[in-house]
This record gives sequence, C-alpha cells and structure tokens, in this order.
Amino acid sequence: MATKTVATEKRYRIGEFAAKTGLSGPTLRYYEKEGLVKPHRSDNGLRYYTDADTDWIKFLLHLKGTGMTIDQLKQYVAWRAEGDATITKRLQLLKNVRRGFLQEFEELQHSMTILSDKIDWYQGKVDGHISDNEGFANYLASLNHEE
Amino acid sequence: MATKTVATEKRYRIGEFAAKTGLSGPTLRYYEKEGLVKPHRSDNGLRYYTDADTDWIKFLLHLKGTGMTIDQLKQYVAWRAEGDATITKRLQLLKNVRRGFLQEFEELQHSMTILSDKIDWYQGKVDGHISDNEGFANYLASLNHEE
DNA sequence: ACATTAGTTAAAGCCAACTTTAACTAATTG
DNA sequence: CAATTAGTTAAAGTTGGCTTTAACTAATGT
Repeated sequence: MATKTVATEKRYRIGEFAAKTGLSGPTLRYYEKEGLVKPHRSDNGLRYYTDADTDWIKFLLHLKGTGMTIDQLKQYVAWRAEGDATITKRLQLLKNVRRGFLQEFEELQHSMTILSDKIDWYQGKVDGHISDNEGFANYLASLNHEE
Repeated sequence: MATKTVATEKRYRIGEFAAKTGLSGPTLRYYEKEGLVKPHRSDNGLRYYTDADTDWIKFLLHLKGTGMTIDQLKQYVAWRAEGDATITKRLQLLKNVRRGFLQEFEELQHSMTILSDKIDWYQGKVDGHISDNEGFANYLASLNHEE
C-alpha cells in the first residue's frame, strides 16, 4: 500500500490570522480565553488557525456587529458545541438578537433623520435661505417628520 | 403703573426632568459637569430645567445616538456658545459625524443580512428543507449576497 | 412636628471589551 | 550565529460613560 498523502490545509499563525481578520493578537487570545474561538497547536506549541476559523470569526464579528455581547456569543458557542439538540435554542437566541437589533435600527434611522435635518438647517443659514431668527424647532416642525 | 406680570415658564426639578428625558439624575449632573447642559438655579439653590432644555437634551441624545462621543458633544456645545462665527465649524462637525454614521450604518445592514441568512438557515434545518449536511458557508454562497 | 421623599456635593466604583506590560521562548533573516 | 521578529503566559491597566456611596440639606404630606 502506497503512502497516504493528506491534503494539509493552510495554517495561519496568530499574527497572520490577526491581519486576516482585522483583530489583534491579544484580542484573539482574549476571545480564546472566553471560549469564542479554539485554535489548534502545532508540534512546537504555537497556535494556528485555519480557513474554517476565518469563516467563524467573520460570522462572529457580524453577530457582534448586531449588538451581541461576548457573553451571548459564549452562550451561542456553548450551545453549538452541544450539537443539533440545541438548534432551536440557537435559533431562538438569534431571533431575539434580531428583534433587538431591528428596534435599535429604527432608532438609529430616526437619529439619522434629525441629524440630517439639522445639517440642512445649518446649511440653510450658511447659504442664507433660512432667516437668522428661525430656530431649529420651528424648522423641524416645518418638515413633516413624525416624532 | 400696574405691576408687571411675567409669563413664567414651567420649571422642572431634576427628578421630574430626569423622568421627562429618560435620563437619571446622576446622569444629568454628569452631563452638566461635562458642560453639555446648563440648568438654572432657583432661589433656594436647587437646579431647574425648562422646556428649552428638554429640546436640547432630545437633540443631544439623537447626536449621541449617531455615535457622537461626550467629547465631541462638548466641542459642539463650546462652539455653539461662541455664537454664529462657529456655524461652519459646527456644520462641518455634523457632516463628519454623518459620514461616519452612514458608513457604520452600511456595516450594520450587512451584519443584519448575515444574521437573517443564518436564521433562515437554522429555520430550514428545523423545518427539514435544508439537508443535515449543508453547511452555512454553502448556503450563504447559494444566496446572492455580495461580500 | 415629624416622617418621607427629593435634592446637594465630591469622590469612588463599575462594566465590557479590550490593551498593555513583563518576562520569557521560538522562528526567521542577513 | 547574531539580531530581529513573532509567539508564549498571567496579570495589571485603560477607556468611556455612567452609577453608587456617603454625608449632608431642602421640600412635602399628614
């Protein structure tokens, strides 16, 4: 029987992986300590990460981006490690995250509108087509934005 | 000459004003210490706020909501206190804030998409119309979301 | 008048999410 | 092979934005 050759996946050491993910080395170690990512170790004892880890980190950062805390991510990872029995729990968690995020999103949009209105008002003053005496409250009321 | 009666505006003491704005008393004092709001004092020495303060706090909270830090707000307030000479500076600051916020907003939308895709994927597994073996990466690729 | 509730100050404490430090070992480059 | 760069650990420090504490005074309800 001929020698079996295993297709070895690329190994990223922590520095390279940090550059790849946009995280810092210390942050990756911190995430590892928190159980959010589990790199492998080569024979010399150094960490290495794979492309699968890249995908996971990317996804994790998106979850974080939607407002999930480290603790929530920990819970998610713990459930994931338990296997398919926890799928509905994970689904429920993500749905809750989405619900909170959507609400936050609407508030952001409203703030955005107010900010833009204020910018327009300043612009109007600078360009001279809003009277010196017209206050912002007045101006806001003249637009039709619901509070 | 008859006694002059001045139409006195409503005065909110800190507790009432806190309830009105959704902030806590200590937070209002903190904002005051940072120079973000400047309540008046009645003869007895207690703070009071007016409806104009309410409008300002509302606007301030929207600015904060778009990602402005306390320090940026301080700068804004300082410029505002300097009068019309700083209008272009304020306009520029708000435009910068909007630019940063818009960028952040797009990232949020992208994270939202990924989160929703993941929820759909889990839902598919739960409902049984996504095979046990189909990974999320595969599923993602099967959708047409640009990275 | 007295109890309760609200307000005052300055200073210390808290929290999440990292970041920095220290003291070391491993790997790479000229 | 020496110098430089990268990685290792545990522990302490940082940051922003409040919150809590302590020790007090003022206002209000019965």
